[in-house]
Amino acid sequence: MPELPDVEGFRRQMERWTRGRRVEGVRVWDRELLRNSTPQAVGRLLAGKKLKPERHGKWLLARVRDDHATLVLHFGMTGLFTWDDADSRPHQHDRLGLTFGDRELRYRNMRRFGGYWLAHDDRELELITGPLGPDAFAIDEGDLRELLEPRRGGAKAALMDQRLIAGLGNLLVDEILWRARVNPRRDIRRVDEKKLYGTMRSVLEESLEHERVPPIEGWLTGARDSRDARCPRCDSKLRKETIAGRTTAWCPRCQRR
DNA sequence: CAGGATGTTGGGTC
DNA sequence: CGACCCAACATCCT
Repeated sequence: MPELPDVEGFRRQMERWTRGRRVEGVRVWDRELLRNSTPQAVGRLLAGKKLKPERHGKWLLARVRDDHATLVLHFGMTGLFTWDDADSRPHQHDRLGLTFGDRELRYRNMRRFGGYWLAHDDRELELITGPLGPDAFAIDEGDLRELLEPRRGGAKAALMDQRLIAGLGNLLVDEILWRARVNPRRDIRRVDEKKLYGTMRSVLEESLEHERVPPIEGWLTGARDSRDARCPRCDSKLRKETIAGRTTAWCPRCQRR
């Protein structure tokens, strides 16, 4: 699941569920996914604190109120949150629980990519996330132009690069390129930046409403996984190849190089 | 059984 | 240094 819209959905959930409440307990069910600290240290740092969830790209940053610390979460490919009775039996893939009274925010992650970290300040936070470009939903058209200006190589690889722009993943990038009619291998310098920006905004705005890249009619994402996958615009057979290391779907008719 | 899955990193190569 | 490629990570599903 987790690309920018999914993680924004998780951020909203966390906000809605925990707003005004203080962490009472921390339960680390998967010691290995706590990547840089100990359960005791996390417990000590979070106990009695309120959390303010922020998002940068695909990273969820749970800021600890009245402290400089942050609980950092990455959802990998299979992460999500649940909000359960604290005394219910955790799911097999629940890796972390934050209790708030009789309820518990649970971080679940089946494949165990990603994980969670404790950052004591923003310097540590940057070491954890690595270099990130600005959030894809926060930039304006001029920002995008400046970011892409020095970049060369394929359009897909450029948009996927979190150091350049944070938050766009495989489905989003394919969706944006398909809507903008840009071949994923097209040199980024030959892409109409204005059109790319407008398309990115639309795809992000609509995806944010669904809190995911919606696999619905009229979207590439709604077509790409079917057996005889066809372009929702022109009905050509979609192509699939590995580009920039990921399975890429595009329409050979709409998206010329 | 083989292959693939919405993510990131680290190692090479050119 | 930048761009590209690949393998690896862990687990489940088709």
